[in-house]
Amino acid sequence: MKTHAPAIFSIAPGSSDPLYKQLMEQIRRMSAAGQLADGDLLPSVREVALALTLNPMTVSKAYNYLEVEGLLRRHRGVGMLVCISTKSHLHVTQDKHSQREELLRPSLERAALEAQQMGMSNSRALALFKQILGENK
Amino acid sequence: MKTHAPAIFSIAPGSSDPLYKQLMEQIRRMSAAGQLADGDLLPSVREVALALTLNPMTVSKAYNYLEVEGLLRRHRGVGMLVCISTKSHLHVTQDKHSQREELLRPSLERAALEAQQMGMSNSRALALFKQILGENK
Amino acid sequence: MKTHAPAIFSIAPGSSDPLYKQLMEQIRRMSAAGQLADGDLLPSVREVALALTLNPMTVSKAYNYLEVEGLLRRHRGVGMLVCISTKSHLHVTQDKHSQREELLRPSLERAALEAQQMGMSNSRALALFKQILGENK
Amino acid sequence: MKTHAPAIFSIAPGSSDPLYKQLMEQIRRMSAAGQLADGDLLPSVREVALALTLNPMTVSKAYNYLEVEGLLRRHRGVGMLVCISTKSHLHVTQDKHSQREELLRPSLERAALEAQQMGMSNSRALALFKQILGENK
DNA sequence: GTGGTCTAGACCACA
DNA sequence: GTGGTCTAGACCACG
Repeated sequence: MKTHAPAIFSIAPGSSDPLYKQLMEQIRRMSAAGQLADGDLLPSVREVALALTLNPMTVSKAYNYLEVEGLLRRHRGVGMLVCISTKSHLHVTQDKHSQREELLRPSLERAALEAQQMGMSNSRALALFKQILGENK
Repeated sequence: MKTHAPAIFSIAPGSSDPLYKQLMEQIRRMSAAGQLADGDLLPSVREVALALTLNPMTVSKAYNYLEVEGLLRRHRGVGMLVCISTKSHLHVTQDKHSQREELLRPSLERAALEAQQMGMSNSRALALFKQILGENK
Repeated sequence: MKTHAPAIFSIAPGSSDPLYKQLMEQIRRMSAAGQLADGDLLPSVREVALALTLNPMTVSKAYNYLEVEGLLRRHRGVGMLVCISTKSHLHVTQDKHSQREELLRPSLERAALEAQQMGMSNSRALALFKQILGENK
Repeated sequence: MKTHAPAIFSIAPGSSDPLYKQLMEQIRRMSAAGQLADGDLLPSVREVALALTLNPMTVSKAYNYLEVEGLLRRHRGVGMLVCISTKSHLHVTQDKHSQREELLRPSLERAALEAQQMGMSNSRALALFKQILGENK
């Protein structure tokens, strides 16, 4: 078991997404990206709450849901550990790539629906996505 | 002033988005798609409420917010008119294509952020988007 | 009896005031200003409705209320006549100046209330009013 | 963040203005007067509704529109905060005095227009305004 | 016919 | 505790 991951989370105050969901998605993505590896110790609820000026209940809620989901494991007296290998939290066994695609798919499906409802051509939508991906590079 | 647009709205019963927001986004997209043109008369609050079995206040709420936004204009004793030309609700004058891109951009930016936070390559993200666009075709 | 007054009315499309009230207030003010004198023939409902693209009912409503009020008199087969002398429509007999002040008072009272609720000094409010009066000169 | 402002709102039962608009204007003026400062916590929807025997939705409507306007900010789980500093809801940065003048200007412009349409001299209009300001003192 | 306002009351999500 | 959403139903003002 390593010490806890150096990376800390962040929240977007402007977003309308609930805070606990922002945390959950962020942890899922960091896990999918390999930034959180199996066995890593997450920062404590208190730490995160202080750092992000959140209510500890909010952090706790995110951790709890992820524990139910199987991505995290509560280790008594220690904290929350990342738990990837033992039974993938997504379906069963997936290679890393398809796991990431599953996580990304909902956002892209929404964007695709919007584009098509606006009558935008697929090629224009793709071009715009390509451009945006480049901007953040 | 033309008679009201033949198109009627629809709501997704499964969506977690509030009904009035679904209506708002739909009207915005239909306007961006040219399905609602400047001066078009929207179906009356009661009509929409009946057709979608919603409460009239829910429809009215959507219309009101869009009026504040500048996309709709109240015509006394007549109904709500689409109001695009005078001072576009998005910046000032834009051609149709860039207007659509502005509407689509937030969703794609979100997706791009997620992809990059997961460490997914841009080409993979693009490929996935292309595939999803094709599915709905 | 003269021919009808040359001046025609106008409405402010942006105002939230009902159209018929805008007409009523305008006629009251033109009368107070002497632009409409006793016996003047008002333009017909149809004329006004055409000129301002209003529903004739709207114009008629204004005329009717003003008839009840005593400012106008319906003359069969002729039209609506201004009717000032016979019994002042405001209280009883007033000189022209106090009549105008009565008409202006409500707007100024509202403005005064707003100024004082905002904690603006009377002298500042007066200075602003003076400035605005000068602008339109 | 301070505790909520001690001042509570009031409505004029006789007014023909909708209740929610009365609330909105009052909050705008209290903000302009400095009685509501940036970061102040507004009384909760339920509090106001109880105190004024209004329906909570009526209060909520006022708060919502003011949020769209940028004067208020929703703080999750806490309530509505006054939000003046970041990008003032009126243009950008204004000193307190010019902000108040902007809020008062529409009422005075209306009064000025009425006075001039009636042919009242500017000095008479000013004198009347001065008198009315004195009455409420 | 149009939209607007308000109420009463229920239920939900979030912190 | 906070605000948000939605419904059902009544009443009003306007054109």
